Amino acid sequence: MPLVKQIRRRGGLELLAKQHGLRLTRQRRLIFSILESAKTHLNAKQLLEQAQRLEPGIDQVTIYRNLGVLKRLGVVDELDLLHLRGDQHYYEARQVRAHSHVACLACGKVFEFYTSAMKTIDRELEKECGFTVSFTRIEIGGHCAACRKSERVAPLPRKGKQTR
Amino acid sequence: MPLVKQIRRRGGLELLAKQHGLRLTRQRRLIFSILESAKTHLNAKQLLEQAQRLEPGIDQVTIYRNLGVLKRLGVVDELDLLHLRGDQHYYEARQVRAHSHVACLACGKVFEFYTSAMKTIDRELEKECGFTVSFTRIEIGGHCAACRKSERVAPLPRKGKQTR
DNA sequence: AATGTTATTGCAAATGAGTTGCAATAACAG
DNA sequence: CTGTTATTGCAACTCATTTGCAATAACATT
Repeated sequence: MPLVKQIRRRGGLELLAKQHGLRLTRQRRLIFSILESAKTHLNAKQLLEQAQRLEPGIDQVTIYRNLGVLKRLGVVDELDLLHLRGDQHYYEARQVRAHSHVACLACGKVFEFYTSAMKTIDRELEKECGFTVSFTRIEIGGHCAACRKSERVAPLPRKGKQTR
Repeated sequence: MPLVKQIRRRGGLELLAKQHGLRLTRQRRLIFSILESAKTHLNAKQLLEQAQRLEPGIDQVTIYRNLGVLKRLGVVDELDLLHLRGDQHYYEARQVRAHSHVACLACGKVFEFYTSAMKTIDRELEKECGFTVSFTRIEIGGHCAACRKSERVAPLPRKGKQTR
């Protein structure tokens, strides 16, 4: 059974943890559940803030360390979103369907794009290079329909620090 | 004419600079030429070191500022290489053919992969979303043929700091 | 349920890639 | 040659992320 589907089942994280000798602490469960139920990508700071609502004493290192673990387990993915919003990373629970992240350089909007081309690439890499893909990060910059219409000439994206 | 091809012609950078009101300083030429002739992706530090050989006084801010400019002009691309080697970014002169970067999680080897699927994604985004792609970053993690054969069980990649 | 082992946590301090302010310099147009 | 202003170098700073370490708590075992 694919990893993601296994995790999504009740008790999935428990099982996975056991297999890897990890302990399921309150903090780890919390961090994972926040990511699982998040509607958007969260950065470490946002994740910390949300976690602190339920677990006031939780520290940012715990966030970072768990993100590391969950990443390595392959249940959480790390994104940069092209660093359009600063230097930090964003995180999302791995989804059943792989997808790319598309960002408008003019308005900053980010959306997810699902395409079979991702599977195609995996297949090609396997066939042509004998390479087995574990995960794929696709981040695309450009201009969305709305911004194209408003015929803004794309003011060379500044790196802004809104979130940092 | 596509941007990249224009740049590759003698005098291309000069023209582009003029169009954008940029000045062609010795430092800027140097940074661009290092990237253009580099066989691998360079991070800011490596770029600085190479630049200092020809221009001893050059400072890292000059590197960073020029990378910013060249990125915005679309003649240089920024990569993360999945942060397998640390937090920094890597840079490469934009190539005529778009490509993805594939990294082996076991041995750390990075290679470029050319596939028409990238153009497919661009086309789909245009058609389905009215989105115009300016650049695409595809970074793939997995296991290369050699590492698969040596049947290493993939020792959950540590983030190492070799370069930083 | 009590115990031992050790993964995990929280705190404080450090790290390091990348940035900012500013005065001096140098491209380039006229 | 001259004026305008983009660019540079220096120093100090920012801030996301990491590290060291002692205290704590999961969880397997008795």
